[in-house]
Amino acid sequence: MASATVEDYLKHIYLLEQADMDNPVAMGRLATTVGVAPGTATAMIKTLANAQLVDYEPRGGVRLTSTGQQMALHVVRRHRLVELLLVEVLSLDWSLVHHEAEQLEHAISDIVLEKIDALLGYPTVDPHGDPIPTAKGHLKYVQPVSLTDCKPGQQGRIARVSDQDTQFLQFAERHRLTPGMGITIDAYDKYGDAVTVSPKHCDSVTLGTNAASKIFVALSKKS
Amino acid sequence: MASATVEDYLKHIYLLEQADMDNPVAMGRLATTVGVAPGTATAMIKTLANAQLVDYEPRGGVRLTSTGQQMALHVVRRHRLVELLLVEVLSLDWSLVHHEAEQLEHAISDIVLEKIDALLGYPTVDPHGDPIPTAKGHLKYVQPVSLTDCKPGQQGRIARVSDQDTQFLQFAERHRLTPGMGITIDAYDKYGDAVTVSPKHCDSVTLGTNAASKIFVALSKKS
DNA sequence: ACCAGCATTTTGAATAGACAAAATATAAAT
DNA sequence: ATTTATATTTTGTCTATTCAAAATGCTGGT
Repeated sequence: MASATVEDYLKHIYLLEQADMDNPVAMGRLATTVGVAPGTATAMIKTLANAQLVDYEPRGGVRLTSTGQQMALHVVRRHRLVELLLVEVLSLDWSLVHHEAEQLEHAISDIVLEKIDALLGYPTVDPHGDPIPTAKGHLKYVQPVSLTDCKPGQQGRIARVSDQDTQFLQFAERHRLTPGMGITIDAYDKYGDAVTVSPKHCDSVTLGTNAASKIFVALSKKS
Repeated sequence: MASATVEDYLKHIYLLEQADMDNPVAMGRLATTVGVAPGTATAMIKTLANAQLVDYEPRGGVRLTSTGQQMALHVVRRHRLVELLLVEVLSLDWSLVHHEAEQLEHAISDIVLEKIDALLGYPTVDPHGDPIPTAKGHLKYVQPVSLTDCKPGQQGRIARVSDQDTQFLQFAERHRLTPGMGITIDAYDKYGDAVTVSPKHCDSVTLGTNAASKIFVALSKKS
């Protein structure tokens, strides 16, 4: 069995690969996201490479092998199902579940995981709109359109809020920018660096592109 | 924060103290229940003693300090609430929850724990009939009467099944010897080393005193 | 009073994981 | 083609936890 530490490295490598179009992950980046000193990451990666979980070119970055990816997906599955359990069943606040799930994801056995999956009705996305891998490790990864790629007048519904920072999520929640919510893009000021959107039946909000880039929408048919 | 390892030692010391009338816990016993070599236990106990979590007399055994006990109770609370969650909400089999909870008990934050407590309606006993400490660490510990202390003819209901072995629990479940079940003591053969009981509306079972001693009942008023 | 047997403690060594700081490689900029 | 800046790797060390095996202390019979 992989230790919680190993699981964490694999998960982060997976997420970073994913976020950067399957390019190999740079050590520095990995070290900061995992939260260790650079040298620590290098050392661990060597171990993972030995165990055939990653491919590693010194100074070239890491990439998961298919075994490694399988394991990473399993961790991600646990993480996301736990997040959903926490929100749906335990009524924990949306903005807090990520943090809690970080611990729990390493303590859930397969049997419990499948019970959770069943209880939740075999869901396909977690509370942030991120897709939940199947038990076999399959995952349809449809990156929806970021708010920064929308044109004024377009409508759609929020598909994903991809940041795990509690503060940011609380902000999003306050303004009703949560998955499922229907919204209209009111204005996009490229040079002013701002996007204004109106969640259905709610006050409009103006976001900097930085924040806007973390919010993805599924657009309705052309307006 | 105490590591999972430390939490485990504290929990086991607590349970062993409890099971042996608050006598100090012998090293050998501790080592086997925690599942480590004797020397390992000694070493760990020294660290715990340093941290004021236990009182330790070389060769005299260990005893929790009140801080240590507080921490142990907190672990036990997590363990038992998780067990109940697994049974009640996730429909996990009674005989399996102990094992699962061993992992989860170290990964549950206070905030999640209180959510679980609320969802379950602030329960006072876990699925085996063991009492759940309160958040403040209070616990009413009423040891009910063991089957081996019952007389033929007496009636009551099963209050506790105190063994965590899956096989044994499956046996108990098969014969309806689960907490809450009403039973009658049919016969007690001291020399034949056997107790025969009838769970209400079910076939009677004969148990060796070894097994019987793990089952506790709350007796009804005198028959 | 002595010794055998058992529990306990000590000792020496291993593993996983981490850090800080020094050394090195690479890419960018002159 | 050098230098420089930055990312990466090495190196040496530390902590927590474990084990096996040797040393030690106690206790119950003789």
